[in-house]
Formats: sequence, structure tokens, C-alpha cells
Amino acid sequence: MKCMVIDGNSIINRAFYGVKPLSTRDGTPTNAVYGFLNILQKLLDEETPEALCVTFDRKAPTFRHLAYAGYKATRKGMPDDLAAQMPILKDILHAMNIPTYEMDGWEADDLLGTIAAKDTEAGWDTVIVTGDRDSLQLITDRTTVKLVTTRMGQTTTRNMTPETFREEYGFEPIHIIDLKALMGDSSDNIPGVKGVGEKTAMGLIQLYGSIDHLYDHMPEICQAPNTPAKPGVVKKLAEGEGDARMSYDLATIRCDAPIEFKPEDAQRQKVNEGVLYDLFLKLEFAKLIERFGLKPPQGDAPAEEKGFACTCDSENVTDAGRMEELLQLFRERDHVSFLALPGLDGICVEWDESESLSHAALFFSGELESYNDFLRGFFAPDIKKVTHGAKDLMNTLLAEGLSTEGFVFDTELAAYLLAPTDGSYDLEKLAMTYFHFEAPKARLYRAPDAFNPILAPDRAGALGALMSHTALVDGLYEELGGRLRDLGLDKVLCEIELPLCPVLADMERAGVLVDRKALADFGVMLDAQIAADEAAIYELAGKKFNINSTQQLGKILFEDLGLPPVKKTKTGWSTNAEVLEKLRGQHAIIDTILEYRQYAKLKSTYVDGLTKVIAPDGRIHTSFQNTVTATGRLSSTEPNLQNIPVRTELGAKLRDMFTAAPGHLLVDADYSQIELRLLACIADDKTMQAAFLGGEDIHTATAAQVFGVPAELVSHEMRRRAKAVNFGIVYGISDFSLSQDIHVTRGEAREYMDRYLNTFHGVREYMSAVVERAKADGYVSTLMGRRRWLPELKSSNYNLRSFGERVALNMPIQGTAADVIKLAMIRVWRALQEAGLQAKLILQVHDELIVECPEGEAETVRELLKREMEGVVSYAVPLRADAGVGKNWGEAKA
DNA sequence: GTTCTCACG
DNA sequence: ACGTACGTGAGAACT
Repeated sequence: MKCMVIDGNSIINRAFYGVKPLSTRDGTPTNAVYGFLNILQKLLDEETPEALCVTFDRKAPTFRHLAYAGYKATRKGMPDDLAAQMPILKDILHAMNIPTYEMDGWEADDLLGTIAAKDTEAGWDTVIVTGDRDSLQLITDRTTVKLVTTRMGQTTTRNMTPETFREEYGFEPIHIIDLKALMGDSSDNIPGVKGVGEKTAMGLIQLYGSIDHLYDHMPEICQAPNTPAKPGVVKKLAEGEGDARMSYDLATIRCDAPIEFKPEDAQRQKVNEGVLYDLFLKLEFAKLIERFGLKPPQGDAPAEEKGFACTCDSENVTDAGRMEELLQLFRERDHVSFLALPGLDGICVEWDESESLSHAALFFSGELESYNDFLRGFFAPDIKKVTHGAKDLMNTLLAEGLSTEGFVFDTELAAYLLAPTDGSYDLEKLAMTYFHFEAPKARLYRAPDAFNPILAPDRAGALGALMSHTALVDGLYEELGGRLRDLGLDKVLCEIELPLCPVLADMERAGVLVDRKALADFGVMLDAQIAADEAAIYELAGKKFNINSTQQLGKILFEDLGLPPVKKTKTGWSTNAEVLEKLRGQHAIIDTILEYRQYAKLKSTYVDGLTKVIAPDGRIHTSFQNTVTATGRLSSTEPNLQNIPVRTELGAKLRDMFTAAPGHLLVDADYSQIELRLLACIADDKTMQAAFLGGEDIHTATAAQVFGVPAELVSHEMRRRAKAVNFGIVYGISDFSLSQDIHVTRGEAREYMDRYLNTFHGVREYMSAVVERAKADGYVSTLMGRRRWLPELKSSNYNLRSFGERVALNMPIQGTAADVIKLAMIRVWRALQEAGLQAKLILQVHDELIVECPEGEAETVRELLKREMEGVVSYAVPLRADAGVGKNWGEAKA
């Protein structure tokens, strides 16, 4: 039988520092509890002990330490955010029927030792779980210690048995006490012997075991050859004997704490599901509720009382007269909420009749004879509609020739603007986050296919889910709408995100034509190159292996060929391009591998990847994601058309395969230095503004300033370095990273940055001001008011906090640029329509827009693009866009 | 599902 | 003493 004893303070500490800050919506910190529970789950999976309990420290100085007059309370109190989580954790453990032990005047270690001793006495084995090495002295044949470390949310454990301990330390576990008696332990306020450190102490204990033995045999020990007890050490030992004896007592974990404990007390029991459910709900641990398979306790408040009304009345509309009546009613409401089935096969509309009463109406294709009339009536500008995920729906609307106007709110976009780093915003999740409510699964109505038919066999269930989700949309409209207004984010929704939806839908539908033949030919060429490189690599390596496997490649390079490893990854040797560049010239295989990688990437990701997604119309239709990035940018998936190669000559050939239709041309316009221009405005840096206003090349101008030479004398290399500094500033630079990037010493990098910031005072002030303000406000924002919350800034973890600071610098710049181009897209799209042109916006690549148009429109479109893009805002530095025209993307890029 | 690598702005 | 630039998505290998 096995009993697991968890050192509660130690583990929750690890969890607190190892898990990123989390909190409930009312601000209760929860990361440590969350981390603790995850570690607990993992431990139980690994060990399956028959009994389980947790010990805690009391804050007061403890028994053992009070015995030592020199004790000072050097232990810092725990941070407030952690202290606040201790009672929560205890509540949860209580609900899980896991006993906890704590006692004034006794340290957690003493309790661990006492419990282990009682286990042993009762014939049980013990596994002590802790992050501290202090308890290692408790290791015996019956007691092992599981050491827990947490890094970046990853938990690893190591089992310490008498054997593994001996291997690592070279002596018996119990002599850890003797070791500490000599070397001391500053974190535990154990003085040890003055002048004896870890090295000496280890040597002595490995040879002589205990301090008793050491002091008893001092004379012989001094005589022994090669003894670590050099004359100086012997003197210190003699002088420090009193300290050593006292430290020994301090370091000894006591196993006689007066607690009532029998291993049977701690035997695993069923958790109290109802109580646990309520606790997790309050803590917003939706994932854990799922993982534990928890159900709400009986008699829980119905959903209506939790913030949104469940549908009270519902009707299935099959009659044209009733339909007209309802459409008229919808026109008179200030809003109606709805959800549409995929393919627009059915619609559920929900509207408020009074404060507390709402209605739902269902309209189904095939059940309502005049369904198409209903669609035309419903999707008209005069009905103010609220939905979830408008962009995707608009794709369908455009396909059906329906209007995309009249959308006044989108709960998905709203949730994204409120918490842009949350990642996903499906209705079930929002129900949990904002209403603490578990919504039914959407798949009931979301995937009407052969395996999951929409109306059969569980028509009632599917409709129930559809209606409760529509009710949820209506409830979220209230809740999220209020929050948006409170934060001034309603403007971002109504003036940027919502109007952008039809633009994006239109672009996705339009797609971009690809030259399938040219792509295939390119693939054939690449295959030949790949085969040749493969053969050459096997020859040089002396054997065949999978070049794509970094593990196998690492073995070949660093073991077989004996090349010096440059950098490690978590799991082995790094073999990335940067590393290989450094190995260049040391072996012919390196060049070939780099070349192979380039060809392989182009073939698999681009030639094969793109070929796979060419639609029957010969075009590629990407999806633009508008609820993904933390800064407000778009992203592009299936395929990603925002990372088509351009930087290498070979890769750039791919851009020639994105073409205009016959008789058409592509017009490509990109903003020139938009981020740096915006930085000059946001930081109000007069020097940088002057450089832009004077029409100078910004990198050359920067180089001239930083290197103190006239612009004419700026060399290629100087400009390159200045450019890296400019980029670095936008990203929240460090001298180390800059030095890596431009291959200079850290000192030189530091100097470049100093000179840069001495030139651009405004930027220097911005850098400190924006971080300071972010720390005070808890968020940063763009000039349009888009926000990103930065809980990282409060982290006690240096890396996490530094990351937060860099983000605070970068987000307002990258985010404002994102807002600007989104506004530009809306303007361009509308201007093209108003001008009656056939031209269509088809792609956006962050600072670049691509339009396809009939040949005759090209010049008009080029001017329109440039005008509309440059006219979006007028800050201290004007925006500049360069536009070009061509048969294909490569040619059009100005 | 995670890790590594690499493509873009 | 530590670890190191912002924002993305995709393919391949490995667990």
C-alpha cells in the first residue's frame, strides 16, 4: 500500500511561478490553484496511490528555528496573489476529500517526516511530493521523494530513491543533515561552519559520512593523503564545531509532530462532485469541469437566472402570412439576434418582447414555402441584426446574392476585442466566461452531414441547442455591448471590425488565380534538385537517413561527422538555419543541407500545399481570420497566403504564379514603412518625423545619425545595421538580440542603441512611458482604441515580465498599423464599388493590398488604391503607399 | 498533441 | 544569474 504526501506550500509555489497569471473576471487570481490541480492530476496518473494527503506550512516562525537565537525572519512573506489562493486550494482539497495537515510551530517538512514515519510504522510505503530538496533526508527503503519542477507550464518529476540519491550525492540520504550542518543553508537560516562551502562539505561527507565520525576521528583524518581536510579546513572545523552541532539539529527534520495520522485516514475517497462543480464554476475552470466530468448539483439555478433569458416561446414558421408579420416586427425592433445553419438551411431568430420575455422563431428551408423571400426580407439593411461570426455567414449571403448590410453587432468579434489573447470565442466558452453557464454543444446543429444530420434523429435536441445558442447570442449582446462601451471599444467594432466583414467575405469568395501548370513545372524542377541533394547528403554522411528528422540529422552532424554543436533545443541539438550558417565551411554537407531545406520547404509547403487547395474555379480561396491575433492584425489560413516567399530569388518565383485572369491585371499597393511612420507619430519624435517629412530613406537617415556621418557616406553595411536597429526598436529590443541579429558584439549593439535613443528622444521617452502606463492601466492600446491586456507585467517571473514590456512597446505600433490597413480596406472596397469598377480586392498581406481588375481599369485602380490608402488618417507624418501593376503578383509588386 | 523548422510582414 | 525581438500558419517527425 502506498501513501502520497504532498508538500502543499512547495507545490503551490512552483505552480504560482510556473503558470502564467490567470484570474477570474472579478480579478481573483487562480493560476497557482490551476497549476496545483494539474500537477495533482499528473501525479495521480503516474502513481495511483491508495492514500493521499497534503501538508501546509503555517506562516509563523517555526519550532526548530526559534531554538536558534540567530534566527531572523529572512523568509519573505508570500505575494498577495499567492496568499489569496491558499484558502481556495484548501477548499478544493476539502471538496475532493483529501485530508490536509498543518500545525502552528511545525514546518511542512516536519509534518512530511512525521507522516512518513507513521506510514512506515503501519507498514505502508510513502511517496513525498515536493519541489524542495530539504526532504531528501527522509528517503529510506520505504520512503521515496518525488521532486517536482515546473517550467513554462510544463511539469517534470524525478523519483528519488536511496539508489538514485546515492548515485547523485555519493552518500546515504540521512547524511544530508550532516552536509547541511557543515555547509549551512541560507534559505533555511542554517549557519553551518564558517568558511566551509558546498565543495568542501560534499568531499568530507562523501568520505566520512557523518559529522560525528568526522569530529571523532579528526586526528587520523588530517593525516590521510589527499584528504579534503586541509589544515585551513581543519582549523575552521574545529572553531565551528558548536555551529556544526547546532546546525545539525536545525537541519534535522523532526518526525514526532503531534498530529493524529493513520494512513487509513488518507485513503482515497470519491470527490464531492456538487461542491467541486460550484467551486470550479466560480473559478472559471471550465476545462477542469470537463476533465473531472462534473455535473451541476441538483437544484442548481436555471440558466435564465444567470444573466440571459432562455427562449420562452418558440414557433416554427411555416406560413407565409406569419412570416411577413414577423419580418415587419423585426424591422421595428432595435435589434434581433439570430443564428443560421450552415448553408443557410435554417435560421433561428430571437427577439425581446419585454424586459423578461423573449421569443424565438425558426425558419427552415423546405418547411417554409416562401423561404427565399424570407431570406431576402431578413437580410435587408432595415433589420438590425446581431449574430456570432458574421464574416463566415456573409460568404454564404454573397453566394446567394443577399445583402450583407444591417449587421449591428457580432458577439464573436466583441469577445475578441474584449480579450484578444483568449484564442477562441465559441459560444460554449463565452457562456462559461460571461454567464458561468454550461451551454449545450454546438455540434448538434453545426455539422449537418450523413453522420450528424441536423434534424434527425434528434430533432428536438438539435433545435434546443440552436435555440439556446441564439438566446445566448442575445444575452451576450447585452453583456458584451455594455463592456465594449465602457472601454471605448464599441467604435473599433462598429467602425472597423463589422464593416470589414463583408470586405473579407468578398475577398475570400473572389480568391486568386494560380497558374497550375507553372506551379507543377516548378515542383518537378524542385523534385530533381531535392533528389540530387539527397544523394549528395547520403554520400557525404556515409549513410542514408531521414534528412527531415532533426534528431537523425543532429546525430549525423554532431556525432558521426564530429561537428561542434552550436545551440541546444529542449530535446536535443539545434539544426536550424542559423546554426548551419555558423557551421558553413566546416563540412561540405552543410551547404547541401541548407539547399535541400530550401527546396524541400518550397516543394512541400508551397507547391504541394497550394496545389492541394486550388478550387474548381482554378483559384485559391484563403480564409482571413479576424479573431486570432493579439494585435488586431488579420491572419490567413487554408492556405496561408500571407507568407508566400519573396525574400529569396528562387522562392519569389512562386509569386509569378499568382496571376490575373485573362484580360485582367493585378494592382499591388503597399504602405512604405508604416510601422516606423506610426512610431514617429505615436512617440511624437520630432527628429524621426522630420526625416520622414524630408522624404529621406529612413534607414539611411538613421544610419547617418547613429554613425555620425553625412547621409551620402552611409555604406551598405551601415544602412543594414541601422535597419536592424529600427526593427529592433519596434519589437522591444535587447542589446543581446540585436548583436545576434547583426553579428556584432553585445557592446557594439548597446552602443548603437544608445546613439539611436540619444538621437530619437521621443522614442526613448515613449519606450519608458508606454511601459509605465501599461503597468498602471493593465493594458496598452492603439490610436483607434483597440486594446491588449498585459497581466504579464505584474508577473514576478523576469522573462514573462520582460515579454510583457516588449509587447507593451510593440502592440500600439503593430496594432495601429493593423487598424490603418483595415480602414484602408473598407475605403478601397467601397470606393471601387462607388466608382462602378469591376475591380476586386483579393488579398491583404499586413501592409499590402492586391486588387484584380480588367486591363482597362488598372491605371484608375492604381490611383484609387494609393489615394484611399494614404488618406485613411492624417497624423504628423503622412502615410505613403507605392502601387504597381502587372500580369502577376511578382510583376505587380512595385 | 507537441516540437522543430521556416515562410511572411 | 538568467534568457533574450513583435505578430502569424503549415508541414514533418516524433510521442
